[in-house]
Amino acid sequence: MNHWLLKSEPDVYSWDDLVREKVGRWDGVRNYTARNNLIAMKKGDLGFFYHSNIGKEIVGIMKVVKEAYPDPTDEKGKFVCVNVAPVEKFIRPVTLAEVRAHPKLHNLLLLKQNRLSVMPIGVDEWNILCDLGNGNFTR
DNA sequence: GCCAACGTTGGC
DNA sequence: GCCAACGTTGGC
Repeated sequence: MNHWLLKSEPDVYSWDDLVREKVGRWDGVRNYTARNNLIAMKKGDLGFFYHSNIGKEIVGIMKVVKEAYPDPTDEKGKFVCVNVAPVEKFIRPVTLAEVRAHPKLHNLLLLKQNRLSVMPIGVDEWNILCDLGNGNFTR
């Protein structure tokens, strides 16, 4: 199983919106690197939900419930989307500042590739971030 | 609102 | 195929 991080501006589509919908369509991606990551997702993979711009924090964990298919919002038919469902909300969100300050998270693509909206997360980093989100600070 | 990073487009 | 110009994203 692979792990991911997906960004959304919460005033456009937030964690609460996903919870309300129960299953959300992760569409609107218009970047080839991000698209390739969407295509690589398998059903059951887990991903962090990151609020960009407003909040700048990881707010919860979701899972892939439908693998990549053509994005209906892309009239040119080049891009894809997946369906995701909420798994759990973090007890406390993990902020970008916190990620940046953590000695073991310096290689996260979140820091290195600012603008990438769909990215893979290594399992070690995944576990660290989950611990932080669940209020467990042991390292 | 500004700016840095970086992806995309188009001219050559 | 290169590169300048431009547009977009996202943090501050």
